[in-house]
Amino acid sequence: MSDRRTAILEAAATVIARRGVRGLRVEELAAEAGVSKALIYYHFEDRTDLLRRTLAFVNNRAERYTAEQAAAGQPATGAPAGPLRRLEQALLLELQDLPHVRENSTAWGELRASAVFDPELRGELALASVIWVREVADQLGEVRPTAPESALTASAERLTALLEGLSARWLSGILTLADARTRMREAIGVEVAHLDRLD
Amino acid sequence: MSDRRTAILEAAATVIARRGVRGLRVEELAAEAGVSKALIYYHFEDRTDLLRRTLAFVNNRAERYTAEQAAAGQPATGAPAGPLRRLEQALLLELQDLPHVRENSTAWGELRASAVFDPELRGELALASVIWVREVADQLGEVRPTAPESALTASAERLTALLEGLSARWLSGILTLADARTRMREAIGVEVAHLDRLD
DNA sequence: GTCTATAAAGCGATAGAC
DNA sequence: GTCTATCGCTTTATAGAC
Repeated sequence: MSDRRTAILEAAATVIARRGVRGLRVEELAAEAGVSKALIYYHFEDRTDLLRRTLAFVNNRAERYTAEQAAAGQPATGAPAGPLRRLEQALLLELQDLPHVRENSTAWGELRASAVFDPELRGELALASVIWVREVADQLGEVRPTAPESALTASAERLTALLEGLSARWLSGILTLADARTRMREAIGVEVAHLDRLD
Repeated sequence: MSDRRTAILEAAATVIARRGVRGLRVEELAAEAGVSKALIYYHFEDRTDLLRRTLAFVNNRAERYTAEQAAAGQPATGAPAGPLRRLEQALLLELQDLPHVRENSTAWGELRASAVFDPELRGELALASVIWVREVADQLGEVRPTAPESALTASAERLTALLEGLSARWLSGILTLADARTRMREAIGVEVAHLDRLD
């Protein structure tokens, strides 16, 4: 993929995080990317095509930094560490007020919201969701290795849906970031305890 | 409030459910309501004012049918009944494929998503959210009367955020309605068990 | 591949009659 | 209160030069 194309996609994620999908103007995107409007139409079919590819791009980027995060084993500072801590970090990763994270969360939320009215976006969305649930279920499995697979998947679906709900509430100003993080942490505890009861 | 005004608000909810806030065109709204565009600007300041009032309208309508639902004590068919059943019904009310409910859920999701970029919508949103959390916390309190208030509120916040996440996933085609309902029911069980452990 | 210039359409909002 | 007509800006998308 050409550098220009990637630069445009990066800029698109930035503009969507700033204005929303509905507020994305090709002109503003062009300015953000430092190119002309026409070049955007050279690289992408139309506005919808651009949105679809931006969604894919955002997903890949999120997977990438989740993987990096997972790879960076925490060198331990006496903390409980281990799989539970890794799970917590993975889920709390999306609840941080860093430009990069906020951008990804906002763009994801916007594109998901758009998919309600634009079925063209759904394929990409479903794919990303499956990967994310799988990832969380695997990490839960490391926390409670004896729990049945179906219970792990159900827990993972609840936790990821909750994460999305909390993220939406944070970004729309209903909840503070601190509250959202607290609710997420509690939920992990509650779900792990639930898996214990199944054994 | 005039009939016309109400008719326009009802039509706005319908159009938002069909096209999203992003897709709402004043012209389409006028057609849906069976009035002229100009009349809409007579009754509402501008597009944003219309959206804000539609959000309030949708919230009131949701409260109304939640209350009706609660009032309709279930005459008992030998089922467990009682407060737990009432809580389940209240939370599952938003996860139903009825035109009316789908319209409300979609409109709520859209308006929340819009609030990320339009702070003018946030007041109405926060208010509705507080009422809803309070309602769920109260019902949880009837299920587990000895649980501390703070735990009830935290559980209620997790359940309502989860409901929103599940609803968003259903409407955007990530989850089937049946799966969303199952996850919601499980979560209620998990949260109630959690409250038990606190005692 | 990339730009400038412009066509073409969309859409919010208002004027003015009734 | 309600309508018809229209303004005028915004925005997507394309033509054509380099």
